[in-house]
Amino acid sequence: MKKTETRIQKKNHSAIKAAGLKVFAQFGFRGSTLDQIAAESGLSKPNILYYFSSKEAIYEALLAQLLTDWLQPVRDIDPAGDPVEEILIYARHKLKMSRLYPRESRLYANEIIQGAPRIKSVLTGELRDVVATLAQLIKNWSEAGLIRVIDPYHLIFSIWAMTQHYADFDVQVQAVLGDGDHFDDAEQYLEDMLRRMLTV
Amino acid sequence: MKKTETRIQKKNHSAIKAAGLKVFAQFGFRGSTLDQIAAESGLSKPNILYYFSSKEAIYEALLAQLLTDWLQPVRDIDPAGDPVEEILIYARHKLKMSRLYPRESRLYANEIIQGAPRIKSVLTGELRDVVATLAQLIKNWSEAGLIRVIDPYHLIFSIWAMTQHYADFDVQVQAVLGDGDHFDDAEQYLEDMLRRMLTV
DNA sequence: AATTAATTTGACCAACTGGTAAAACTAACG
DNA sequence: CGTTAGTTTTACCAGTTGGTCAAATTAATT
Repeated sequence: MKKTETRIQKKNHSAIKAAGLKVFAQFGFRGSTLDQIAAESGLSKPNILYYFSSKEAIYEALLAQLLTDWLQPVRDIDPAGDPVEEILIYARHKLKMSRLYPRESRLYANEIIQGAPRIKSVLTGELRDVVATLAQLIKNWSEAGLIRVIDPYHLIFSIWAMTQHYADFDVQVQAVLGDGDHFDDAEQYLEDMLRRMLTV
Repeated sequence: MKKTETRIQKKNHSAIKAAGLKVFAQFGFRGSTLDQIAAESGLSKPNILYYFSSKEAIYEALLAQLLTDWLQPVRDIDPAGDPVEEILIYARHKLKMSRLYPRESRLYANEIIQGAPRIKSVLTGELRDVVATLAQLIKNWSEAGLIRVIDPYHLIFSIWAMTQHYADFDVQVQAVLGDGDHFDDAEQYLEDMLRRMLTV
């Protein structure tokens, strides 16, 4: 379909998305301007609109990519694997995404806090289904005696909350703990917490 | 100092702050406009600027109030009380704030995600100190064998992350769990989690 | 009621906003 | 090398933005 992408197109599309991510993640959709994205990307404003039809188009391209990347690891959880290990692998993966892609996390946080006006249908559709499947799997594991009986939904929320916290509230974490990388400690804490919660 | 506050002043100040909270919490500082706040408060734009010198002044008044309300319960933790109970009381209080004042939570989240440009000094000052004191207290409790040995900072972060999650990501929670109040379940989960983490 | 102080409004402004149109320029290809 | 397709720029626009100012209105005080 989109085989016909010039080398210049490829370069500029990704330059614009990179700049958009930076700006949108910090200021949200309404607080961001095309001029900022233009300055950040090194392209002129009309040139940006040559590659994306509108400010909203850039934002939605970013969101779409994000949702794909975030839902996949949930689907990758193996029902046949060791329950505690599977959940730990997922939690570690999520934390690693916060470490490596904090801006993506902030972009998503901004969208959700705003009331998710552009992705509400995804939340009540795809996300809801994927989470329901995972919750059922966890419930099965509980009933099979492989993990402790636990509310699967709030378990999932707690993983999301804690992992994303280190990306979204990075400034606060740095203010409290001092500058530096605290993800290793966070991982240790998270792992300890999950083992305690899941082990019978 | 400000004893001389008319009944009209009192009414309009709080009307503006209420409107500002609503708007800022949803769109962040840069994404919000005085026109929105004017419409929401029922006052005209110039009239708003008669009570607050600028858009920023409204925002900062809200943030200042917020920080006070949030730090106090940390200070209220009683070193002489039962450790697990004291931490649980604080966590429950924090969750209740998320339930009753989700907009305040979102306003704060917006500010932090943005990089906390207007309150960074508070974070590295007052907040940091208050948290350091609490962390030391928790460490003392650990060493006295009253609670399990645990990283106090990440324990605090996990409480913040989970409680605020239910306010900030409310749309997502509702999308996954269905509309309704899920704070009671959240409280039960949180309490269970903290007991498991703290009990020797 | 008269005077003063407090409040509200309407008209306005310069800077910024997302977006457009056409011309100018550059790369690719036969 | 010429032609065409792809790219970038310049100039521009209408609507919105935070904020000002003086005039008009309303409330409080004597």
